[in-house]
Amino acid sequence: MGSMARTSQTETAVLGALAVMPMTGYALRESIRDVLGHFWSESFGQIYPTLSRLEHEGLVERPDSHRATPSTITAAGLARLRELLSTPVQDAPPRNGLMLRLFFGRHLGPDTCRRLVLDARDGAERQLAEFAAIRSEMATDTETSADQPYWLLTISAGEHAARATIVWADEALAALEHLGPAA
Amino acid sequence: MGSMARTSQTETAVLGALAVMPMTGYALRESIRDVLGHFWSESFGQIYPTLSRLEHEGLVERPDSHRATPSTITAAGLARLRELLSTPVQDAPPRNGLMLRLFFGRHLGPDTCRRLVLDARDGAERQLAEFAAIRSEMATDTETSADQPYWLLTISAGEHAARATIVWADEALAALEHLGPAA
DNA sequence: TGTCTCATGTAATCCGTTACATGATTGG
DNA sequence: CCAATCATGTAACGGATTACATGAGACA
Repeated sequence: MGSMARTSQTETAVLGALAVMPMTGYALRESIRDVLGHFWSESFGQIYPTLSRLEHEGLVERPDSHRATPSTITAAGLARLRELLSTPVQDAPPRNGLMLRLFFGRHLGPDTCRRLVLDARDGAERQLAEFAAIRSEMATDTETSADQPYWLLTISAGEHAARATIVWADEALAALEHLGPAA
Repeated sequence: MGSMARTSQTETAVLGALAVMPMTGYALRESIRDVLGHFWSESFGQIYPTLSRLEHEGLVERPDSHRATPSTITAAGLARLRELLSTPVQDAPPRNGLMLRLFFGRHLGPDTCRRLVLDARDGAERQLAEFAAIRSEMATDTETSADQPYWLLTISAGEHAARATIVWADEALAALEHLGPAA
């Protein structure tokens, strides 16, 4: 088992999105932001080079290069996608700015910490609303794709996480009340 | 307002840790891994250069440089820490490898997806055990520091997130059962 | 005609990890 | 004395963002 982990996950995201439908690089970026936005992100600086590389390797095709033509995934591309998806999950090292601040919250004082927690709570609430919107959008969609059950899995994960954040935030706010105005 | 966001959060983590107690760079890395591990990480390649820079700016002091001496935070360092902590929270763009794979799970099949979800569930379970260990360790500690209430906030956040993952995983596993062995 | 959105790309840069090189201290 | 751990640093590299440059098409 030699070198089998050097692949960027950008490739996975791009191939996966193109497996849903052919798209231009621009549309790729938009749909990754709008659809995968709560758990993934890609920038133009990643997408375009990746796209040319994939085309060069015959994993995607663009009939009329240089023109604004959508790229289509090839059979080889689909095979590659399955390969990439089977790769062990690689998590980025954790870097949670909110928790970093709260951990050293003594130097910040309870009031500022409350503010931070409240902001996090608001964010989670907003996310829940977004998920609800996506769900209802999905429900009105007449055509049910074979992808749907899997997409729902990720939405559900987002909802659980957001609800957990809200519950935690309320507990945290209560705990911070007990600390008095300044440490 | 002008340029007020170019600071790496590494500085915050290092100053914050040194505000708890003086440490060598090596000990810094260990304690960041062990204590902040579930929401933060730093590598030697970040810590040592940061430490020299901080010393150069008079924010930390090391009495006997070049010797294995712990660095101590100065009054200026404490002021700087408060400043850094007040900085708006900057989240890294989301990149969740598990969700990426599940979203395109159709190409992977329900069985492999079940495996992924189960692994995530195990991870969450293991985290919960770690949190319990930390809590009991804290309880046996006779001296109660003023930091404790804030540290508990972050532990609680981790626990809520882990429990949410477990609940989600069980629902996801049930949903995946309904999909039959292969798509 | 002028502006907005769609579209493609490149270059500079930042942040951070990994691997490497080196050595002191400690305990068996 | 040898191995493991503690300790400090640097260099190479990689991945990703941001900003910049450019241009086509739509539409008002």
